[in-house]
Amino acid sequence: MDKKPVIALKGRQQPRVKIEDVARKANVSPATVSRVLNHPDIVRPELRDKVMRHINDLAYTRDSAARALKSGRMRTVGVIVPTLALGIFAEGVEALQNRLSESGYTLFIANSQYDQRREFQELQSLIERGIDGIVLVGASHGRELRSLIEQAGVPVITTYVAKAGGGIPAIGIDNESATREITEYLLRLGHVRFGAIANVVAASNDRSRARLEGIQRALSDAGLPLKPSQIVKADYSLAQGRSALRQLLTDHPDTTAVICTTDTLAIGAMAEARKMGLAVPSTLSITGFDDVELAAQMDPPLTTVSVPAAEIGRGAADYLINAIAGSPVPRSVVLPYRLVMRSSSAPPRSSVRPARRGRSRDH
Amino acid sequence: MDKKPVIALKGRQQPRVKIEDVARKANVSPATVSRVLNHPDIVRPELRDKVMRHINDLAYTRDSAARALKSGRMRTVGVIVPTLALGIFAEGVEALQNRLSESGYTLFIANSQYDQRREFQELQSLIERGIDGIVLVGASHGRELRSLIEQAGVPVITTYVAKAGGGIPAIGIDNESATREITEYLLRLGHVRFGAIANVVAASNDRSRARLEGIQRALSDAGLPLKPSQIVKADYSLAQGRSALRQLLTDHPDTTAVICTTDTLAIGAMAEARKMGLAVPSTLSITGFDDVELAAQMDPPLTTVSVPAAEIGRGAADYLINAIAGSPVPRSVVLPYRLVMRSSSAPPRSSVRPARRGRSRDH
DNA sequence: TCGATTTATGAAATCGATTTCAGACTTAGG
DNA sequence: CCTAAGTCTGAAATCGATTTCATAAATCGA
Repeated sequence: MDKKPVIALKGRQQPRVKIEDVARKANVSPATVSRVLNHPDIVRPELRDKVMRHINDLAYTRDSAARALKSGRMRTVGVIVPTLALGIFAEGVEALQNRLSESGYTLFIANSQYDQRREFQELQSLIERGIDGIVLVGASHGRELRSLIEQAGVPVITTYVAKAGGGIPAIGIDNESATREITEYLLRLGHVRFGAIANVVAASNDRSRARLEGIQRALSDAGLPLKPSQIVKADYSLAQGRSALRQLLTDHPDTTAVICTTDTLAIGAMAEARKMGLAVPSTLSITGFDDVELAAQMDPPLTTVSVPAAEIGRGAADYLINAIAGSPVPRSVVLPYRLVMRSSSAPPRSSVRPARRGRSRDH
Repeated sequence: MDKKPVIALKGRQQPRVKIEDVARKANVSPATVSRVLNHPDIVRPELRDKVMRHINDLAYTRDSAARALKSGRMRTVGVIVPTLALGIFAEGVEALQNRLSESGYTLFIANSQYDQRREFQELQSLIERGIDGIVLVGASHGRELRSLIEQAGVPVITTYVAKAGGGIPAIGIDNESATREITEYLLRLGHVRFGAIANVVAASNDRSRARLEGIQRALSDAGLPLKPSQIVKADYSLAQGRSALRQLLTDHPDTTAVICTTDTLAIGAMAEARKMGLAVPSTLSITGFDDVELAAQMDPPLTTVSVPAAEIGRGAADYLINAIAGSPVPRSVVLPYRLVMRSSSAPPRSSVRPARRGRSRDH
């Protein structure tokens, strides 16, 4: 921690330029300056231009605290994600911020590390900051949190899920249905011995839980319910994907298809399969979820589910902007996911092809 | 875009509880309530407890706009990153937010998409919001932006670089020195025919430019200056890494070592090398920069430079917290990077080992 | 040309919390 | 028992922009 010579910060800022200063310079009242900024159309053009010149000359910017105090609106939205380390959340936040920025909103960001207590605290802090709207991730939030939101009377939307409890609107995909489809696809290919790797360790990760349920349901429906030992629970990391695959194949060496609830786990599993000398997909089919950038570049490219993160972010922004303005808003928006069949999945080596059905694509 | 029935948002929030309401309930003056909240120690304990009870009963939270207006401090910091899609920035932002949150600060986030104009606009918007401090990335910022900062009198710190112009303090690593070291390491292994893949398309990406310069300088010093055709300029993406490698090997089929300015490009290059049937590292050595999670899991694992993103984020937070408080702060902090030698790099197939030198490790 | 409208501007109240200043009350000392 | 010092508390000013209300100027019709 190589520290260069320590200095004290130079003199504090000069007194801020106030609306009154501009008014005096321009020989008008503060009210007029305010009008020039907020309702330019009701000020005589020549006067407006004059005032504008002085505003620029003095590099005046209004004090948003004073503004917020008077108007009751902060023009600020907050988002709390579990973590930014996941590209899928980072992408959503980026899209959210871009859309908000276009509408003059600024975005507060916080992360919960999948911890509901932390999520609650961060939300509390954001609400104290007077945010006009809030974006959450997922459907599992404590009662406490919901009543805090209700009490504050702030519009909320929850993201990455198709529906949330407690009358909270949602925008996202139907995670369970997506894994159900991908599982059915593998069944159609002829697989009968499955394994699942799911990051369901964090209590608040309802997305992954829904994904796991989709797998289980599809297999139960097919008369091939998963035994507990066929499900390896993991945290979120590549390394865990590796060890999970190893464990799975130790317990069930004859597995032909492994369904992972995230691409990261799937990529870890593929790395481990390679190391173990198992050919993907001829010996082992592996699927992921999220369609991260790398998925398409793997060797073989990874079969996965593409999540429209940017659309989710934009949609959340639009929802809040409307809700804040008092416009009517949809209760929930279910976005289509996309099954991306690549070559990490194939029929098992020597399978008797079952009765075929057609299709499978967009949801 | 499957829309559910549209509804209007329920009745707007009940009138906010004010400090005066609490005061009335507790039979004290607003001043006392304020003191209970801000200087609890100067209020008689029993009275303080009584007021506290009423504060809780009414679930009073102070209006931060009013508070900020009077006190002139928002307890808010802003950060502008080029993009959140890069794990390295997401990680830094996350660490930044965590540290700020511990100190009662809230974080505004914005992204510039590597566009200086956008960066300026976002900064302007943040300054209007009254932020107490600002975190930027990299050293290339327009004069305009610097004077805006100066005028606003807001403490700034720039990140991921070792030094920034214009008296702006920095916290980060010496990018040029890092690639110089990695190039020298490849030279010591015996390589003489080099190629570089650099994401220097975005005008404001000074990090990558510094990295490229490090490569060039090391090779010039070794008497092997790169010809323009040995440098492929790319954008930031895996696919570009692939096509860049293909182009490089078309022009210079005898290349034995390819140095990339980011892991993403290197991973793309490795994927392409595999596809072209080139063995890494025996035929071709490839190196990256950033040490993303995947780097260690590649086959073969990628030689790269590890950037302490979390430390940078934390350090930036600490810097601003101190600067805002008026405490003395270091002008700049250079953090150590770490060369991570993995097996994507090795001596060229049939090289005459040159005179050996020792070491190479931490900076 | 004069009154009736319309339009543009300014004076002043307002948003809610903080803090200075002064006064009320308590305690200690003589 | 009375004054002096010390503690607490309340009244009121303040932060800076917005907006209502009123007034002055401009426009129009008769």
